[in-house]
Amino acid sequence: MGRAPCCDKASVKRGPWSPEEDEQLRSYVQRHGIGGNWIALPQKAGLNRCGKSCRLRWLNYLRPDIKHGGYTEQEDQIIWSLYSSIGSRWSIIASKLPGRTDNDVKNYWNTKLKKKAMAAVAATGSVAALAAPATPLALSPAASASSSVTSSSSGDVRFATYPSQQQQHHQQGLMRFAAPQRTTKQTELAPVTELTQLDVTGGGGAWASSAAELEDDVFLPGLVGGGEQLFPYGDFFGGMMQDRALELSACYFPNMAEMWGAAASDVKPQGLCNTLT
DNA sequence: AAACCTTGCAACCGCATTATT
DNA sequence: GAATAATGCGGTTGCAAGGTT
Repeated sequence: MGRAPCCDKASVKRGPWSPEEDEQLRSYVQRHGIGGNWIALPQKAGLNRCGKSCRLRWLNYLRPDIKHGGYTEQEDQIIWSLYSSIGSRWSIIASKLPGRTDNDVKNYWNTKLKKKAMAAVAATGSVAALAAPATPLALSPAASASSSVTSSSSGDVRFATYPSQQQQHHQQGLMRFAAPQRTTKQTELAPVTELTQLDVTGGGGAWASSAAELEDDVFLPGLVGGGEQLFPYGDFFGGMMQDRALELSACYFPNMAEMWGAAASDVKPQGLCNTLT
């Protein structure tokens, strides 16, 4: 089925927003709200913009509770741990960082945090420096109860060491079983009906479905490029993940089944562990 | 001083999902 | 239930600003 464009690209303004446009949009939304219809909003607000563009501008820039820049170490750790756990689900990750948008978190990861992780690896041969906070974090009892995370039987995620038949040595891997499918592009993914093993050495997105797809990720191959030299057993997803990132992930998603549910349905769980926020 | 390179980030694009008719 | 419209998301691009040669 074809799809009509959301607006006539030839007749609407594109590119950077002017301060006047920002003010127009801001004042309109503050007076009337978005009214549940972004497509109609530009006309009502007197803006010669695509509704989609207005929505993006509001959500990523004009919203009053937006924070820009100045990421804290804690935020770094949260992004890092959640990225390691659920991959590039930026909206979910951003939902755990008050005031941050998915676009902002994504940009921050791509431009800074990824390099920070690489630098940590280059300097120490490990990501432990990134994983270990300068000051201890106050984790909730739920977060500390990692045993409940690793022992649930369905909709679960865990990190483990397992033997690689191809390479004849142990690798750290992300295992996911009986979990809901990713909602986007799910036609590209085989249904997860049983224990699924993903080779982190190959690239390590939790959602990768093939070796070719794994190779697309430029971060993890670089990060794990040293193989066992850089990441002997338990150093990367084993050491860092089990000790810190998984704990952090568990804090934000104490019920891992809920996390997978959120990943699958885009329902953002509220009221989970807030001790890091 | 000019040219080139790198970085950061706003904005766009295409697709999947959800809601509505 | 099908068709269509609207929304949300993740990947990518374009460009300005700053840095380097």
